Amino acid sequence: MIVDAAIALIEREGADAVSMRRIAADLQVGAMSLYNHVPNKAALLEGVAEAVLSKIEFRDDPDAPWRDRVRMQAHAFRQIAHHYPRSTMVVVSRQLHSTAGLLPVERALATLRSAGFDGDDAVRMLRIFIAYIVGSLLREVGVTPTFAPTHMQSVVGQDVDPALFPHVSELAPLLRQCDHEEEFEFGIELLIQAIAVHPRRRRQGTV
Amino acid sequence: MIVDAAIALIEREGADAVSMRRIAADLQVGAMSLYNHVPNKAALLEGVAEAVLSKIEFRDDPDAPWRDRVRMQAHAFRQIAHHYPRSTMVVVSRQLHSTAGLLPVERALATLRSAGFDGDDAVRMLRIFIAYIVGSLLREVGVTPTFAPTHMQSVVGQDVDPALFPHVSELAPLLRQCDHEEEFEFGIELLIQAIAVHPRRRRQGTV
DNA sequence: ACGGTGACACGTACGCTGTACGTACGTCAA
DNA sequence: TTGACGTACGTACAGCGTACGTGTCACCGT
Repeated sequence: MIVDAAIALIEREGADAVSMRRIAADLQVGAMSLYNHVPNKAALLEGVAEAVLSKIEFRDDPDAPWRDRVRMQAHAFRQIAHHYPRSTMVVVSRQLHSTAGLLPVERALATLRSAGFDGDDAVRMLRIFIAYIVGSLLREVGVTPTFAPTHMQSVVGQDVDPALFPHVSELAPLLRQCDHEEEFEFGIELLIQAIAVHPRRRRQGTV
Repeated sequence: MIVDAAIALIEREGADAVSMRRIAADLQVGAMSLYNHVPNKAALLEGVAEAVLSKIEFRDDPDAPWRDRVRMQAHAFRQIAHHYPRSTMVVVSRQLHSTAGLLPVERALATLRSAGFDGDDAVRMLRIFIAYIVGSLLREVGVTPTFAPTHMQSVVGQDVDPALFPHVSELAPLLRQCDHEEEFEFGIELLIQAIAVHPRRRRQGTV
């Protein structure tokens, strides 16, 4: 309940607006009453991260081809990030100390094992996917603090010196805009293709 | 000078320890004196991000094969993150509003163009690499807040239920440890290989 | 030599933060 | 009835970012 209020506040006014007094006020309660349910603010944010992570809905069919499964898992991950953009920032900025993130890991490992990877490679591939997904989401929600589409507009404006940065200057229009959905999928497909051609150590169905 | 003190403080005691008064004390100066050089704390952290980014040393030979160049650029990126682990957290957590990050972008775009990609694909590939690198570094430095190697040890301890998480449980030893250097390179090689086989729209040297 | 001007350091003060501590009120068990 | 316990609340303290005013210099045009 109290972490729900925290999430709502973060989405409404940003992570900087989070304070114990503010959350307590939203719950029509005294600030110190929160400490009957949460040991401290850090633990509360931990709870936020855990809650957001646990909201991921995996609908991938365990019997589907592994390519489809990782696609769907990646999208499930991205979807909650899209649903809680500003909370996503606190999720990825925080080292998880709970088991909340284990379900996604379990599903992903199962998928990769079914793709024929041995444990060593499955863990490797998993880490690569997570890195890519987290990095992508970080960029996407980084645009979000104000939800202003102006993030790169000011940086990669017309004021870049074409002599110093010829490529940046030439590609400025492309750098300025970004179809996040499309680019995310492009990267996922590239990664899937990359690991699909990776040699397996064990003989097993490559699907 | 003042951002140097901030960086030093961040590396010494973590990003949470940063306060205007604390930095001022380190500089043997009054807290308000800082505001003669910096408009506010947010701008100071922006300066930190800019400074760290600008410390990247690119030594890749512009005439070398593009594969070698992206490898070296990725490692250059990772190296400063390794040198300023806790500052890296504030760099990636922050949306850049300066031109400090443009030099890496310029170098990377030049490399990708020399690999034969048209502008559109070069930007795509760049974003994928950045996402992977940022995601990887985030995980690496996420271990760092205390520099304790125990980060996953507690989470993926022996207490995971093998019935609920069979794969996680089985691969726990592999999940618990991580040769960051080796895994980072593995991912970079995978990405390089992936984009190397990607069809080019323009005819140009694939090297 | 003189007054002006701007850069800079500093102290004080305000409203905010997290949270330690003491207190008060409800509901159940003995 | 009497305790114990869970929860809510108020007060208080140290620390935060920073707005504002003041003081001290070095410098420059006259």
